[in-house]
Amino acid sequence: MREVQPMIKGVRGAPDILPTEVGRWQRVETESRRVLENYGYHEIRIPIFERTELFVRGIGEGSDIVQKEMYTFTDKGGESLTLRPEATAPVVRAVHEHSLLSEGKPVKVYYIGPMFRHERPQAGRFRQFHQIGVEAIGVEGPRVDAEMLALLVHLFEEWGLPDLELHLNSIGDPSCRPSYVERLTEFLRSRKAKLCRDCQERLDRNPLRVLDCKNPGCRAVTAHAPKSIDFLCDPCADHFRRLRELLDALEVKYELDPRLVRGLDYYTRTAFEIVNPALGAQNAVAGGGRYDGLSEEIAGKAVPGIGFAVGLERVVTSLAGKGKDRKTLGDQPLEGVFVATLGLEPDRHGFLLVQRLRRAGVRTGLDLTGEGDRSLRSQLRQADKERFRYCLILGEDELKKGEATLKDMEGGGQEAIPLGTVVDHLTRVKRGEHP
RNA sequence: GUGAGCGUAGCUCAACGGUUAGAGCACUGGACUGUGGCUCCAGGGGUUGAGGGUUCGAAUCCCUCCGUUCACCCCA
Repeated sequence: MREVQPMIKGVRGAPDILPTEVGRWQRVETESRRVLENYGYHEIRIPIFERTELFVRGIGEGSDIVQKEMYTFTDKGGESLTLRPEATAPVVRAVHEHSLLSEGKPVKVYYIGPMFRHERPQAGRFRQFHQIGVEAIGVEGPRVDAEMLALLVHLFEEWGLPDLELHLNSIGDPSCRPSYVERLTEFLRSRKAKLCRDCQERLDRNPLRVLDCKNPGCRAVTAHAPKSIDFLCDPCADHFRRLRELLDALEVKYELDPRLVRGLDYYTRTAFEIVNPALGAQNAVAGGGRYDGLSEEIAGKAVPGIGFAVGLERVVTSLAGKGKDRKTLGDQPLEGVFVATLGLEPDRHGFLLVQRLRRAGVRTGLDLTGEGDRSLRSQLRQADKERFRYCLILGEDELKKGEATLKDMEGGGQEAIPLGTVVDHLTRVKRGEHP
């Protein structure tokens, strides 16, 4: 006797997006594409895996992503490859590899696709997740920053999420950040006893991280900690001041957030996040900033850049709480025709008729479980459930007379029409020429 | 990687340690042998996550594993 095979299940943290929910995803994606193109961004498609070295150098050796979250494997040639945990480094790589900057600056691109991080899943966090990301590479001035933030806010408005918070900060650059970090460390060290155990460790490893600790005790301490924007060097301070002027002029609303930090070394100056406080522990729906040091790291050329990434799962769950996004089957408009057949002979005709209707561009349904031997009742029920506007009934009676019965599923009325005119009739209905 | 909660039908959930593990929704059929939505009736569907233990008897108590959820960590 053969043993029953156990069911093969999906991989942890890699959820399926089912047909019932995929409509919302498609809506977000198409709306995004339109807005992004209006701002002068073009899509770029990069591989979902890269040489491991790209991420190690790009994201930083010491980062959590590189240290413990990458899906890394050795391919048959012995080379170490990694499923992309983020796409900024690959995009910067591609921009340099294909010399796109020679076509003019900045290079403005966006991408939509899956990312992979080996983390423990929880609300809003997955091992395979999806991002829409935007990068503008090659220009240093604050206008790019302002345009990008206006775009980011615009996207959220377009999706129907206008109330989320935009947090903004400037974390300086290599010429001024070290002295700030020094002052911050000094400040925290004198209050070390009041910090949580994690933060006491962070104090040595990455003092900036203490600022965004959730522990109430730590927050009380850091509430009066020195702020990075008070320690910016002149060029950084000027950049930030001009950015804020531009944002005010554009009427982009934001909140200055001195706790907002980016852990990685290549981040410079502008840092920002979109937060949905209703979301739970993982409440950053989008995040980004300037990375003027990144190109140097992965291509050996100092080229400024700025970008952000939006977490699509987090956008979609933010949307799910909103009534206006409800797109249940029942709200969908009635459209097309269901061909119901009664008997083997009518079913043969019906099967061919369905194909002709579909080729003519009409949304058409039929029963696939039988061959005209299913009850009319159940076929009508299927037509109703699948939201067809009409049901074309083809039985022995009709076939003998060379007709078909066209039933209006909305009003309930029905009429006999000659079989030969069915396709023509329904394409005219579709074009709105005929009720 | 750490901690806590939860695993019963496709889904949402019942069942004081005690007959054959139930209900609603969904699905299929019928009432209406060729007319949907509403109503009523019937039917199919379960290794109670898996394995072990305690007991006369376990969905229920204990242990291990697995899965899942939330949180820490970190981030989209």
